[in-house]
Amino acid sequence: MNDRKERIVQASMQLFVERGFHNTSTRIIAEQAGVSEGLIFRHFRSKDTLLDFLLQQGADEMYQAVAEVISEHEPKIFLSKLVDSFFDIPSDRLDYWRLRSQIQSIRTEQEPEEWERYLRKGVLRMFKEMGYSKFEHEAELLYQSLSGIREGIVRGQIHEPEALRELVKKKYRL
Amino acid sequence: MNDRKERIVQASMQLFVERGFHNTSTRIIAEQAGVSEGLIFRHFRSKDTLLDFLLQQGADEMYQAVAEVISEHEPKIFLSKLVDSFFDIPSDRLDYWRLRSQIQSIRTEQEPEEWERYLRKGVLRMFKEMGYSKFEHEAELLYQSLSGIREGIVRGQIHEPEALRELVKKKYRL
DNA sequence: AAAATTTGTAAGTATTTACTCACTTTTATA
DNA sequence: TATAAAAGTGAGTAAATACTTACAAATTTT
Repeated sequence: MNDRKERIVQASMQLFVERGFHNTSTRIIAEQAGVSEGLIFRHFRSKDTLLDFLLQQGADEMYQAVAEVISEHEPKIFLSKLVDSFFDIPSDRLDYWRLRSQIQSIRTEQEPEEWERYLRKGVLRMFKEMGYSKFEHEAELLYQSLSGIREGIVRGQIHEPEALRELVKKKYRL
Repeated sequence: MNDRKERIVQASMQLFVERGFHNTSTRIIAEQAGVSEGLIFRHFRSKDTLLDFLLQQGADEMYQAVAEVISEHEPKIFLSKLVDSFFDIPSDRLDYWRLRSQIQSIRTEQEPEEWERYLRKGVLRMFKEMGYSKFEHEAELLYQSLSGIREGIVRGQIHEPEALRELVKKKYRL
């Protein structure tokens, strides 16, 4: 990607996360990126398009991360990888999650993304294969719990993630 | 509370949740509430003050709800009430949570509120009393999991909350 | 190296924004 | 009932907003 375009992307991601999308002007993005304001609109048609780009970029990365989990067919290993994928968040992906949780409350397109639907289906299948009677609810519970933990990690609220990870795995004998 | 003030409060809560705080103008709030724009600033010094009022109002309610849980000293009953408090969200409090999760990503005052610290301390004590060896992590895990579930409920993502509630209680033999 | 395309800028612009102010109407108080 | 205070209005205003446009520099293609 173009040098200056990349600077716009990074600056806007940082600012959207720190100050909120609607509270971040294109003027200040340009300032932070060290480019002219007009350039933003050359590379991205509008401020909304820029936001879409950031979200898409993050979603693409998630798709890859999820593929790694889904490729596993042994239930216990699948679930172990699943748990890890919620605990191990690369630092550059932290901002994606922060942006996402901010946007979700504004844009009501709360439809889960494709990678998320895949992942949930996978979890469901694994609990079924492991012979859990209420596998649907078990799957939902684990997924939602992990989501809460990820939210906690992203917000820096969890002091000892490793201990928590172990505890989760232990509960499911992973 | 004054009739018209109340209308401003309700309209702004609805709009902030639907469209986001920064994307909601005082003009549109006044329109929705059926009052003049100036009146907003007679009752609340600024748009930010109005937001603070909404958050404080919700926090006050939460404080009461938490008091009900904390007053219980028998660990199992405490935890049962705790779980219920995450699952039973009065419809008028749904918006508070929606607003809160939106604001949290913008205002970085991510310090947990007083009622939340109390509640977490209570959970910790109960797990300790019940003789869990890793009671700190158990408490954190349950709390974070319940937070994730609440987020799911608030977003309308959970299909069978009752089944989920039972499952959670069963896991802790409540 | 000429032509064409892409990348970049600076100075706009129309609209929207949160908020004020001078004023009237309603309500509470003496 | 007279007076004071509170509640309410509507027309402002200065500043900020997302986006445009006319033009220049750099890069690519022919």
